Amino acid sequence: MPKLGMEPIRRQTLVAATIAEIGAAGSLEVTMSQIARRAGVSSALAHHYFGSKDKLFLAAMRTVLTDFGTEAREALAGQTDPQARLRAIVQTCFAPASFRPGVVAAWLNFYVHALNSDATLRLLRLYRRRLHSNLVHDLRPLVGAQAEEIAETTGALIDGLYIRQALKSDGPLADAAVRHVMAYLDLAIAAGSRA
Amino acid sequence: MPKLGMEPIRRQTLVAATIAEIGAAGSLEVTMSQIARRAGVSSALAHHYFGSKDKLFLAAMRTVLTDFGTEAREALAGQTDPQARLRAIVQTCFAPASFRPGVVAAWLNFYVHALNSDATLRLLRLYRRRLHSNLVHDLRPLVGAQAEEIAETTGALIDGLYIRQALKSDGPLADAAVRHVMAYLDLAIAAGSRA
DNA sequence: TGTTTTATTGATTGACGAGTCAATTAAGAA
DNA sequence: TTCTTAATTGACTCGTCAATCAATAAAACA
Repeated sequence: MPKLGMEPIRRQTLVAATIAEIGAAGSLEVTMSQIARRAGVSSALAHHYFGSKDKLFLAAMRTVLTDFGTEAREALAGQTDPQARLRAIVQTCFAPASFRPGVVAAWLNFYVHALNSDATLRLLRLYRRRLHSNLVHDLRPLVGAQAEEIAETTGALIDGLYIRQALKSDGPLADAAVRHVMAYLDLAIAAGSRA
Repeated sequence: MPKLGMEPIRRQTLVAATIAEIGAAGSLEVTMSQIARRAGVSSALAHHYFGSKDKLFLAAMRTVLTDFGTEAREALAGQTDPQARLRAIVQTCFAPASFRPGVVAAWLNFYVHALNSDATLRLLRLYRRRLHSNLVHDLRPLVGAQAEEIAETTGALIDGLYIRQALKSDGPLADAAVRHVMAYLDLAIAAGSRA
């Protein structure tokens, strides 16, 4: 019983189902059928709209990154004080929307998948560049030339906390993660402004 | 033409081939045949000695971790000054033997695989506990109660630098990685001893 | 010498899964 | 009403791959 204008709805549903399924499985080894079943459609339809599993995965990753970007932009809106902005960036990284077990697991799997897929790698680099330049932008007034180095370390630290979160059995430790990163930033900024 | 006492040799060869193949593929989606071919034997032999693909993967991971542990022990032998020991630990993490693209890729894939395999997860936790307690042991005399927290952050930072290394296109940036971690440790120790 | 044990493989099985396709349904256009 | 077009699926094809097995070859042993 075809209702018209289904395409965008189906795409969204399928992408959401993909993320959920990957998150639940903890692996990219999920079948189109599983994903389609979770989305409540046939596997043929998933192929119809996305063409291939790879393209569906790519769309899913794009969504994860876009969601994150949106959230970051909102958190930064209006903030002008560099320290406050830095805190907002870090908090966004560990905000519930992105820092749920399922999403983290999916994220991690995409991260590894970038070893094999140029398109995925490009997407990932894009996100990383954005985070990096945000950090540098707000670090510069505080520590000058050291901004690059500190941003680099901060980025790596955030990635590390993510990967650890994925393997944590107990609940989300977002607060602890934010504390770790902010503690590092405070140290680095104090040392940087003293110099 | 069976020569006796082949078992340990075949096991070693197959494990090495597994790591190499996973590293080259950047994924756990490698077939037993590929691995066996690289090892110069039939896939049936791989099954004969390891029973299943999962068990072979597990053995490979065990080897990666064991190699790392050995190297760490050697680097620490004789060192008594806490600062020097900390540096030795960090350097080991990024030493050529463990920090080659292939090995890092394999490591990363095992890391993610721990989401699905309890046995893998246990192995990983073991390694992590060891690194953590090594760090704490040498941080304690320098910063007292803050040792736990700093060790935690250091561990996450190392993981983050690993995951980033895996996706770096250019050559190994071991020196830069060591610098990042040591810079953080110097900051944290200075602040900790001041307190 | 014949028998057992270890090493080894080619061929086969059985399952599973991506992608294709022809067929069906209904909404809108002519 | 008739035609076109979007939505949707069940059934099918074609590969691939883990795992098994029966067979072979050569040590060691009796």
